[in-house]
Amino acid sequence: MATLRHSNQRDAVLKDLQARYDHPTAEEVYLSVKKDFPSISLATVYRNLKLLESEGLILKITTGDSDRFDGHTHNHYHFTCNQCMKVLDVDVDSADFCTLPKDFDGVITGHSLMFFGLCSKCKN
Amino acid sequence: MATLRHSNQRDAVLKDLQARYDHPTAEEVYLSVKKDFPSISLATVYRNLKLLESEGLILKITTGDSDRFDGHTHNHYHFTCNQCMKVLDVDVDSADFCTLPKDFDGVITGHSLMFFGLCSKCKN
DNA sequence: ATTTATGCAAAGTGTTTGCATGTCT
DNA sequence: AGACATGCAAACACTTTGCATAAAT
Repeated sequence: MATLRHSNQRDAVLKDLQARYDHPTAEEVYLSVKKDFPSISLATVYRNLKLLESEGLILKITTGDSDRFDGHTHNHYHFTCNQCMKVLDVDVDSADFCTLPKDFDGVITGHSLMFFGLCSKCKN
Repeated sequence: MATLRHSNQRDAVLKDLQARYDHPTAEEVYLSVKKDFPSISLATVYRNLKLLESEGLILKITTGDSDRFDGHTHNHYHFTCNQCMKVLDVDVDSADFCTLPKDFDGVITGHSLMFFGLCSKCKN
């Protein structure tokens, strides 16, 4: 029953995400890992991203565009540029995140707050 | 240059969204509007959803799943059930939304806060 | 030896687009 | 008449899956 086995490809994907501070798409991770691992396939990257996310080792960021990934699981707050669609970290004191945009060098035109969990019907 | 013209299909899509308080996918809007408008196509629904959103008449809600739509533009806070993927409204005093989950009958296991706008590179 | 992981290509899903026809002003 | 909107089907982008082979335990 699916014991997690060691794989160089998975290591490479995780290392890549942990080494960078942008929020790459699956394709961008693929291109980056490919440099040290020319034979890796995009499907393997997708499989391992999903696996690593379910292990809680990385974060998937859902945007209107392609999904993006974050190797740093401690920061849950992000900023998406409507133009280039990049995702940036926003340093936030999570106890007081209502005041966060002060030291930020972009223009914030809106935000969305999403809660995840189980609704009253599904929680049982 | 693209003067907005009247169309019964567009009216039907907007009316449907304004009459309901769930957050349907494009397909769900399509199925619903189809009842009173058997000849409508899914492509037309997609085109009109996009149009209505750009007019600010409806809201698009991006989730990990299919996009969902909201005919009530005043409420920006939502809750997604991880199981059924439905989106529910969460009544929030937007001046103090840190305290919102109190009267909620589901289980909240996480949340995500997303800001939209232009980054320092794109804002010019 | 057994079972998981990989690479490739094919299939899948949700959404968008080209084009001829229909509809609005 | 002229421009926008529609319906259909084909195209699209992103992601997932089936299968045979390779690697890990």
